[in-house]
Amino acid sequence: MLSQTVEYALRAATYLAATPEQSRTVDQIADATHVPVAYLSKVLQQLVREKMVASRRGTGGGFTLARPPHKLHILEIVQAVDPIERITTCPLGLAAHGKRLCPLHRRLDNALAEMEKAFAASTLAEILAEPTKSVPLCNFPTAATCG
Amino acid sequence: MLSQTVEYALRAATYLAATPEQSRTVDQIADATHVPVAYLSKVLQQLVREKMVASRRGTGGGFTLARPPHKLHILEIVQAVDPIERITTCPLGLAAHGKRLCPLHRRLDNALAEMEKAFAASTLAEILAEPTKSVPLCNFPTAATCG
DNA sequence: CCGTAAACGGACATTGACGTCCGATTACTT
DNA sequence: AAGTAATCGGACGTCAATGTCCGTTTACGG
Repeated sequence: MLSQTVEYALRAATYLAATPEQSRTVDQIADATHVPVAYLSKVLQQLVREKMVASRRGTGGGFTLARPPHKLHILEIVQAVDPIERITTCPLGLAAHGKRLCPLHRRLDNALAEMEKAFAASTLAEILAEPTKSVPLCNFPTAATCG
Repeated sequence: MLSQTVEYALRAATYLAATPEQSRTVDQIADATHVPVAYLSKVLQQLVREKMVASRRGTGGGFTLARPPHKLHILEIVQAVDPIERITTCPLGLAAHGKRLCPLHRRLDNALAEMEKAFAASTLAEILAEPTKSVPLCNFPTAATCG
């Protein structure tokens, strides 16, 4: 349902959001989020292209959030990496149906709209601020790890 | 987001629901729903295994809904064919987090729960009963086709 | 200016979703 | 009994998502 890539992107973004300003290398992020390093690198590059993450090469380089955590919704990250495709026209390809969806596809699209809404409602800051016994992800620099 | 297979299964089920009792062959269903015949055959077999569709071989055979349309939710069909996998434990694989999800995954799972809810709320009968200018799918036996 | 630390980019490997093909099986009709 | 109409099941083909590898580029520090 939700792709691995989305899961990875969100973990990385959440990790970065936990210590904004702080620059983190792919290896650090991969360790903390349990994502395959090489693949994570690709995912981060996507986020860089979409201007949500900033990168610096060379010694002391790494990745940082390009915006403060309260200005980054989950939805944006999802859309950057594996967009939710709304149903805008009849998937049967019949132009005759025009823009009006049949009851089946209307319901499917409504469900997708709910998803978007749910994702748009949370910012990274909000996720980190939530009082809970389970720190977002694990092995967070700010957290006493798990357990 | 939603797999092709789900899309196909729902089209087929909706088509069958439009004329309950009526037995339909794969070819008929494929024509009406614009789904690749051979693949549709596989999808229907999944629905048969899950007891949502009944099949008969040989002359005059084909597929029918195994239940009246008002007793088949969209959700059941989705689950039969490409289940929505709820997040029940920390995807990072750390047992220490136990059953409690971190704020990030709690939100993701909530979104999935919304999906389930949306899908559970519609039966095939309801979809067919909805007054609309766009008949479900197209080329329906009961419909004056599209346009 | 050289070595080292990092991201970047492209090529390749693997796997599962999607799709095709065809023989085997079941059932109806004459 | 033979022919025909249909599903069933397994083997295979294709492609995009996922994941790996490595050389190239950029930047910092001595």
